[in-house]
Amino acid sequence: MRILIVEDTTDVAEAASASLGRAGFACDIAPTLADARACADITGYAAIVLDLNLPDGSGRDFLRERRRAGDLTPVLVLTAQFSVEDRVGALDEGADDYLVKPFDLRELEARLRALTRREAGRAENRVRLGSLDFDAGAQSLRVGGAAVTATRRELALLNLLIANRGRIMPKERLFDGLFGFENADVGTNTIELYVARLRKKLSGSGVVIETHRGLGYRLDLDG
Amino acid sequence: MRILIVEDTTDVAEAASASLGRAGFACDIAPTLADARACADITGYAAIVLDLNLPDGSGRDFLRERRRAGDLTPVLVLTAQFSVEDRVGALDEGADDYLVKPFDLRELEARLRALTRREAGRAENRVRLGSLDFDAGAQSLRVGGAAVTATRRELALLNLLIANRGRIMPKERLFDGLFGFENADVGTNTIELYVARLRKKLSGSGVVIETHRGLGYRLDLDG
DNA sequence: GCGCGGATGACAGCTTCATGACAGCTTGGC
DNA sequence: GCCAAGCTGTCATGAAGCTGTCATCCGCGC
Repeated sequence: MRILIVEDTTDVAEAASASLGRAGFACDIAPTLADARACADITGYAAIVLDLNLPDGSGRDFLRERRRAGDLTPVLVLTAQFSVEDRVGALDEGADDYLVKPFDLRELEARLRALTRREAGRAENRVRLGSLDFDAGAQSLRVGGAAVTATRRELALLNLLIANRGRIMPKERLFDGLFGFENADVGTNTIELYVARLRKKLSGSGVVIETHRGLGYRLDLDG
Repeated sequence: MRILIVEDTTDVAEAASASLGRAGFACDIAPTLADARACADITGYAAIVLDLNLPDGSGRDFLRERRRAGDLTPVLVLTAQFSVEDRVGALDEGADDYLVKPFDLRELEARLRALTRREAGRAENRVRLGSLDFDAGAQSLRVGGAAVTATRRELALLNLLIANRGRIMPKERLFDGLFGFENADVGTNTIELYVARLRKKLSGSGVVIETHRGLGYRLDLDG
């Protein structure tokens, strides 16, 4: 799950990025509207966190542009405490949620999870599939009732595959979801590596990750 | 979810009550410290909204009393815009959050939700897990029947971990739970330190604190 | 059988965590 | 007020294990 953070205050952006990173999101930071446009044009995001006060204009312009262009990526707007006008305006222009600064990082994380979950058509964080039990909020994974430990990357990959269950996911897409721009030089072999590691941990769960040569991977129930 | 609003300005109190009522909270209003004490003695609250300027004294006195009595109900303090002294003092005395007047009702609602959610998942103060017996109200800890002394910080950490038993808690989250805004410059290493100290005291209790690298810590029964 | 995309074991680098020692500060007793 | 005791948080050092690369092997599809 890749998130774009459009925020010019370095401290805030990096704190959010670190926190969301732990929660399994891969984050890109754009300190200006121009950067945000560039990022959004290059790749797709599961959600966008958008500050309204930016050095080269208002985030509302960016939001309006994207919506006009038919982009439905969920947007969470960050607003100053007293700018009720901005907040309401942003919602009218298609923002999906807002948070008043200063905000709690947990709140941001919870809301982003809600937004991205809504997109995947899932009602709750917890998913049961075969004998597999995955809770994205608690970062917990069980196979046949037994707790299975998994690393951050493994969980992020599983999350992506489950969110797109039954669909073939191109390797590039998985790559984009796992790594931000700062990790662009990572070899694509890495995806294969993590698929293998995940498969080992999911064995016996009734859930399989199928390989589709030249196309990508698909997670689904066995058989 | 029942909330106590300690506030003498009728307009503000009633507006807040109405707004929170719509958000699903049941509110009691106490315009004086005396009323607040009476209410708090009669029933428990999911959270307390506390104005510091009251006709019969400072809300800080009330807050200090409750904390001394072992009451851990989340308290959100309302302060005037420029009374930094009061704000910091209140946080030191155990307030969980503050809001500067005039505030937006939606913000109050969001913060209360955050406070009560943090507290959720625990019906009573006393928790028994393995041979561990922890009473958050009395701040007492027993392992295998024997009393174990623990410091304030250690107990706070244990409290947080137990309230989120079975869930992986990111270090930031534990940090937020242990330190207020005024301690923002404390190194995150501190969490690791207290985890180590706690582990020593919990050894042999059947309860363990697992490390999940890059994700956080999780408390659960051993095995 | 051949070629190419994928699978997988081994490994080194590096981030993250564990832990003992220590100094500053707070608190409580006198 | 002073002193002692203990709580707190910093630092440094070493361990642990996650991460991604490489090399090699596999097997599908032609």
